Amino acid sequence: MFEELDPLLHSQLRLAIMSLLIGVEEADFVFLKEKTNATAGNLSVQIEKLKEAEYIDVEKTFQGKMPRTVCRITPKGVLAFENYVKTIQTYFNTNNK
Amino acid sequence: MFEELDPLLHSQLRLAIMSLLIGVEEADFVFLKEKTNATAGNLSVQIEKLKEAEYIDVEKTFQGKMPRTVCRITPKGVLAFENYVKTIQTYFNTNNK
DNA sequence: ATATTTGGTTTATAAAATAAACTAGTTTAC
DNA sequence: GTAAACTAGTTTATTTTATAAACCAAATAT
Repeated sequence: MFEELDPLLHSQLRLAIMSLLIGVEEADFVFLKEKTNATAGNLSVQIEKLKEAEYIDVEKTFQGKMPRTVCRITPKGVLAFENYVKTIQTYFNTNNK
Repeated sequence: MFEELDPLLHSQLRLAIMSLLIGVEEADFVFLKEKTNATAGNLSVQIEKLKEAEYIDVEKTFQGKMPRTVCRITPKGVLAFENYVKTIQTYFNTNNK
């Protein structure tokens, strides 16, 4: 009746990250940090988890002399996100059968 | 941009409990346990948390000689649930401003 | 009578989120 | 040119949360 909610997405920060990434080509660490209001440490950890799960790709480059971490959602990540949304919606239908 | 998700509701089991309670007059421990597939211990703990937050009322009675724990959602609980749903939905709109 | 089941609670353990501390390098101000 | 402050992160430690395992008291079945 209550299908399991993907624990990787059932986290406020990771959900926010995915929510942002699904709407754009790519986004860097600084952008994600600003938009989510997360601390750098927390963001770093959660990005790593999403990467391990292959929900996102992470590319470390240099912007001039400064390091730059760019993230992109993967097809697998899109699927997982869509499935999470679908699943949690079933929790919201009061008369769930 | 990403409003905080009520941590009390951002838990799979507590969300399931609330989802069930919002649709009925009342529900007892056994019913909730069956519907959610939770272990008794976990259910006991999560019911206690929802009760402390006054999201639900808990009434311990006896059904003949057996104990019976009946739960009901409170108005405060209904509001919190509705707000949680509204809030997480904003995460799902990719182009959230 | 003792074994099992019911309806739980309490306590212990594992996992997760978060914060604090640290690294490595850059820019700015003197 | 060097000290101070800032950028872009990572690593480690701490706190919180979720979950599981163990337990309890009473009821029922054997």
